Amino acid sequence: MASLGELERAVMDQLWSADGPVAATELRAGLADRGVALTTVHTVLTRLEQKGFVTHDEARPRRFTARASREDHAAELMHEVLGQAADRQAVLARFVGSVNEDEARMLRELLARG
Amino acid sequence: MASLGELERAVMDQLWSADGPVAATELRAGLADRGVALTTVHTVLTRLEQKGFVTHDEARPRRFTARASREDHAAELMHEVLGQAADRQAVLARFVGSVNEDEARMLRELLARG
DNA sequence: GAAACTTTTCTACGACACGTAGAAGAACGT
DNA sequence: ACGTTCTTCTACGTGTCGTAGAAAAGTTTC
Repeated sequence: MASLGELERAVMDQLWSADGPVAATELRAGLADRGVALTTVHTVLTRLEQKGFVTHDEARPRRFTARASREDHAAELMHEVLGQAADRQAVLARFVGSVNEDEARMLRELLARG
Repeated sequence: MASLGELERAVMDQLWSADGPVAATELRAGLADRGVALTTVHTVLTRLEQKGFVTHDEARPRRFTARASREDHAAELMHEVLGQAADRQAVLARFVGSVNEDEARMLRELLARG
């Protein structure tokens, strides 16, 4: 999976936090601390679309949407990392060993259901 | 965590597959398909050391070792991805939903022990 | 509907990471 | 000491990413 630069990540965070589609101007407002130009936001959005993370509609201030939710994205990354390993059991063992009690409980419950 | 380029990854794969410390010449031999120069291997090793993935001893053909095992590395990556998420439960839910039956069984067993 | 304003697209540049390796210096074997 | 091997230093080309100006296209307002 393609990875994200810092600004790209910040834009994705906005899209993920947003409730629905977001216009470039709004995204820029949310990045006010960085003081980036609107064209910069557009460039980043174009690149994010090329990478398959974002789509836009045809309305005329274009409105942008993240293709996958933040959680889906994270889970995909985790699965991708696991998938690349030859010895998955070993990876899972270390992973399970590194999660805290809360997370372990969540995992047990989730696994019990499926 | 710093990420790996393609050649860096190939070198790490060799180190991970190796049984013990490995000299630069051996690594180069294992990359014969790429036909890289020995100095290239050294450059990459230096960069991998800077990133903290590799160490070398003081013997005189230097011998290089991966700091973490392949599995540790993968598990660390997974944990890092999970750690960045706000809603871990949601991420775990999607992750669990994406693993196959074998992996789910492994997870159940591992969780039962801990 | 023409002027003023906003949005989108095109193009580009600097910084940095990475693949790549030559040249020069250091160490080693015999 | 001499040739061989290994290590370090330096550097270049390419690609990605942050950054944004200029120009084109579209929208709003009077």
